[in-house]
Amino acid sequence: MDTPQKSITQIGTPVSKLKSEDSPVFNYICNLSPIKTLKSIPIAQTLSSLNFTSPPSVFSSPHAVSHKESRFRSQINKDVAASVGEEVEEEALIGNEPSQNVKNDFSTPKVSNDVRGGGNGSCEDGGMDLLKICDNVKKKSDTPDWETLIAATTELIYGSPSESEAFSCLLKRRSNSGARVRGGGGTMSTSAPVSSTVVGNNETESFDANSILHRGVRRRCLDFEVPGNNQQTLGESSSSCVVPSIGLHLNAIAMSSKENNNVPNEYSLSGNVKVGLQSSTSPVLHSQQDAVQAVEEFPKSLALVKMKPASPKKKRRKSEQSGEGESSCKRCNCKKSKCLKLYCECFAAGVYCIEPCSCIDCFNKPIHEDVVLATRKQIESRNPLAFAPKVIRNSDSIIEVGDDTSKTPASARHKRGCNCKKSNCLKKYCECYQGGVGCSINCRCEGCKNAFGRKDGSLFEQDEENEVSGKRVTAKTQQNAELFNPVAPPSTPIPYRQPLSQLAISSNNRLLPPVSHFHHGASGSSSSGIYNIRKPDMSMVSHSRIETITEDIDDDDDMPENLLNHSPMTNMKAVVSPNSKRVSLPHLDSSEETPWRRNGGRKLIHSIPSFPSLTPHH
DNA sequence: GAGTTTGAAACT
DNA sequence: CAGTTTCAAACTC
Repeated sequence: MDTPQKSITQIGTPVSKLKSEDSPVFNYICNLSPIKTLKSIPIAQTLSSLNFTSPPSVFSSPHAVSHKESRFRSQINKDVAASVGEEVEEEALIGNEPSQNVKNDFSTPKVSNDVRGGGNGSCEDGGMDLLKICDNVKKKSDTPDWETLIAATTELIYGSPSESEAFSCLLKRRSNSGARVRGGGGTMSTSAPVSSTVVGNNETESFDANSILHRGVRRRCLDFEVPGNNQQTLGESSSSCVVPSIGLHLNAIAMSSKENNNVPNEYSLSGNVKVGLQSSTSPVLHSQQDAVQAVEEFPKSLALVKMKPASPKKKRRKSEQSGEGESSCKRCNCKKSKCLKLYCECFAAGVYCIEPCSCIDCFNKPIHEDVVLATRKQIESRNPLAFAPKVIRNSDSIIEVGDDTSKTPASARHKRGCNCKKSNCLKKYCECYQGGVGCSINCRCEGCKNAFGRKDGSLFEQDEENEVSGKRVTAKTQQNAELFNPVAPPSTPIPYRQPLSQLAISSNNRLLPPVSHFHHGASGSSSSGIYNIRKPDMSMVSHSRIETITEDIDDDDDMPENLLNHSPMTNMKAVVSPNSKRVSLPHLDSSEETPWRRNGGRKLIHSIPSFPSLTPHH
């Protein structure tokens, strides 16, 4: 397992060549290694923290993540404090000594410029911290080539000028405007008092602690785990949009914001920025990832405009058509499940149902928090991965082959695979297709024609459509694909919006590489938990990006850090069958026909404890 | 908008 | 673990 230092070195080395080495920002950035850092997080601790049933434990012992972050924060404190001053210092403290800093962190209104939405659970995400810091540095240090530095750094991160450009632009824009994205109420607007950093002034200490903790371990479902804490303010979320992957994240935000501010919840994203940049309960920048993701999400978010469709269906479709895919608001129409089963998209996504939902007898609301948590726990006990992202990504596939980024995203696969019989995996009935990924050997589908990649490993070919199982796969179907991913031509389905989190799966599949990891956002399916462990607050941010970056940085890992380091599944990468699109479990790798597969991929999950479960594993 | 189809989730 | 039922999304008309 890589040590944080290693990652730092990796990232920092190249950057160190820059002339701006002495820049606080430079140092700060160089030392940022969110990805690596997170990887090293002991799973046990992570799981522990995830245990929503036992919030106390969480507070009692800050997990590794906290430490990691602490380190990170420390660095910030050291390197940036000088330039940024107390403003940064406070943030640095967050990770260091949660218990001690809780008060300082949230109870002290004095902090200015703090991007943190923390207390009120604003939607801001950590990414803003970096921006903010940079901003501050720029102001105070007057570094002439600040922008250059940023550009260089971001390029490093992104791996390409074009990618980094977006980031740089964002930074510039921010610095130029001088505006601070603040959390107040999760709005991106600067309407909130700039000086208010901690929105959660009124928050209880426990909440603060929790917030801190969350900063260290960000997961989508995190909010669930701390009933009574930051959720104390739970109320019906006024917000309407929740990115799937963020899970209760936003809900938490809503709750928090409710208590702390009157700022309208706007996860509703009237602007992309809101989504991408503020969608987090934790304002603290955890890493470059955050920043990167924030940037990445930026464009995507644009599309995310809160709307109140007349009906759930319309809303849903609208979002889908807009290309938002699952990254758009979750809403359900549950009638019998009380929104307490995985049938419910909201519940499955780890988010509370909100106004736009048309569910009946819904229990998936803050007021029924206990029920929700209990149910979640139960479900997780049955299937630890129940709330895990359905699509996993293969880092191996990340290796791009050529410039064709429009090809099938072999890099991602549905964790369990589908079982389609009639849809030919060409409709959203198919989870693989829905997730924007190709089918794999994990799938038991019949007549697979998945436009994102067929089970047999063949790439999608329009000409072949007609041949599949004699079923009529017509242009209409093709249209479906387009609808799914407006951005990509039917013939070249891109996992443009893959499920937020995707586990890396080794794949030899020829479908592999084409996809540029920098492109997709994660609109995919719901994500859950573990991914958020890394950056729960980045809810609206694309996890894909994070993973991608991670992969780029560290070739050692095929798996998302969370899984990689936190679970037995870590070995999955090594378990790749020749055909291998299939994700094998660590201990199952020896056999091709894993239980997982035999079961249709359902029950096998039980044997995969690795996935950070919200449920206490004691 | 109502009804149908589909396949995941849940149950037996 | 396989088969069946339930469920709600996806889809069609």
